[in-house]
Amino acid sequence: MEKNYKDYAMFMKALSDVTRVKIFEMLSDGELCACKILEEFHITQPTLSYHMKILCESGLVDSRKDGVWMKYTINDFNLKKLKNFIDAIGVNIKS
Amino acid sequence: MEKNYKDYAMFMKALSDVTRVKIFEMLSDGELCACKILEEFHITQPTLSYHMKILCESGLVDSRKDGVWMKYTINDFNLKKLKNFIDAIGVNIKS
DNA sequence: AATACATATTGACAGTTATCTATATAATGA
DNA sequence: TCATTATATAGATAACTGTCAATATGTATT
Repeated sequence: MEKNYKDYAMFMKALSDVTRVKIFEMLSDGELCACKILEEFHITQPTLSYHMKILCESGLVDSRKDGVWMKYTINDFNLKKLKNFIDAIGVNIKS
Repeated sequence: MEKNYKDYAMFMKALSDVTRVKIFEMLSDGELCACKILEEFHITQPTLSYHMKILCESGLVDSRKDGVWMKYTINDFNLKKLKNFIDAIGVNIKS
């Protein structure tokens, strides 16, 4: 398996903030609109926009424009990449 | 399952740096001494000490003193916690 | 005790982050 | 076209990060 540490670090950085971890988990249930996400937090709209940008730029989240709305989904390919990395860690540790 | 987003964010932050991701993977093969880890990077000893502190404070890595040496291992409990969180994300996404 | 070695701490610094307010852009509907 | 709504961008700012050189601490050996 090819080791792209820079990618892994970027995935992790994208999820290194409580707000973004929560957003990522919310997307677990499927596509969400920015305005729906915003309702769940006590942050301003520009701050959410900033967080979504970081999530998207990391590759873990995709976005599409639907009329006025931005809709976000988890990028399954990169999520699997992250999962595979984490799963490969510590497999030899005896429980 | 209880959601401790702050913990997850801290795990991710600990792994949000390329050097620390690599160190974490190195520990996958078992306990390592700081001096052995240092050999693999082009950073000074204080910088490594700083990174190890962050990894340890996150809970993902444990340390013990063995004479003059500091030895590091992965904390399996917290690694599993991280794994479980990631594994629970996007399980409903259709491939 | 004195030296050597491994690691930690301190202080400094440039770069990055998360947040806000104010403003801009883009799409929809009257 | 004008007003409304959703989102993005710009600019500011305080706090945090990763790095180093210098120094301190702790352990072992002679």
